[in-house]
Amino acid sequence: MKLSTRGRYGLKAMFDLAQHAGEGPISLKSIAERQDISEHYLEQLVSGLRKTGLVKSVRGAQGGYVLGREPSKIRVGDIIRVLEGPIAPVDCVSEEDPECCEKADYCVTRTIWEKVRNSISEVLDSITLADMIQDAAKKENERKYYMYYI
Amino acid sequence: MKLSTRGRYGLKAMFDLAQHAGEGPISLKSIAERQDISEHYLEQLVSGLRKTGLVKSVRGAQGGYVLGREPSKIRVGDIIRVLEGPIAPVDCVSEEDPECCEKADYCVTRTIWEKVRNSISEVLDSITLADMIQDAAKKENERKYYMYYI
DNA sequence: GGATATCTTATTAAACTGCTCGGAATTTGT
DNA sequence: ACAAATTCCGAGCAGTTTAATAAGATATCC
Repeated sequence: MKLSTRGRYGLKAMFDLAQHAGEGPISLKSIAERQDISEHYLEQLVSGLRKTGLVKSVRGAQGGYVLGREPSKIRVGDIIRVLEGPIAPVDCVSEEDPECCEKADYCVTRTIWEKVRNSISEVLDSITLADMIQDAAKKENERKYYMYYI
Repeated sequence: MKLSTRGRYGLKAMFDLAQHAGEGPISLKSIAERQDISEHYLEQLVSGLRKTGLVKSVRGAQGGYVLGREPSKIRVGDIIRVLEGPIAPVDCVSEEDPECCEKADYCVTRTIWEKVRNSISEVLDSITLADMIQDAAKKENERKYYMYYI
């Protein structure tokens, strides 16, 4: 039940883009440095994000990437689905075209995996990049407050 | 974010044992046949379940396995943790000895994975083998009711 | 034209998955 | 005592996936 680096790195990259929203195109190189990810590997991940419109690219010198829409309109679930595929602890409860066995109708374990899938989707779809930015600001504030009392 | 066959097969096997609770030791061979799993492979999975006390073994002819405690006292989460390891979408939020990076304190993506982990644990720990038996009986009843009206 | 980027495809080493195989140890029934 | 049934244990292995790396083509700015 592990997420691969695709989802992890991809979300970090998207969060990085959200933090720099409005600053023009952000190069993969700078993202890779800040988030400590291989630039070439990141290219592959971002390729998928571009094809689904979650980011837009600007080619050439001073080029880079910008978010495809407002941070508040991009859910973490949107990103994870692009990078990791449809959310599904097992294939027979996949969000899209599930490959079911013939026992699916009365399979008791299957209903469990459905519940797991739903709870994961619910969490990931309840958080947007805007929420993450807000959360980061809050954490930063708490840190400052803590420092003040030392 | 996929479960391996270890967790899937293991849960099926435990459910099978629960369905035959009170009938004495159940052989792996019969479980493997009913659940359509390789017997040798199942051996490996059950080995872990035995070591943690979720099942007890009876060696020799007419031997087999029985549940280590009442079905109502065995949660799905207990089984999955034995077979798949601690629940954690990423290592830094593992239920036991998480391997954190130095940014863990203020990492925004980490809090997301924590929420995912908690929601998964909550689902898996809210369902016991007894619940599954009850669910199966309910499904069977519905099927009969449906047949009656045809 | 040169520097800076994004794109695209191919290759790869290592790890993981899902088994299979062989055999030892233990118990039951004849 | 012996055969059959069964759990136990460890090794091996083919295929897939992961996480990169590499090399170059293409586009844009200055």
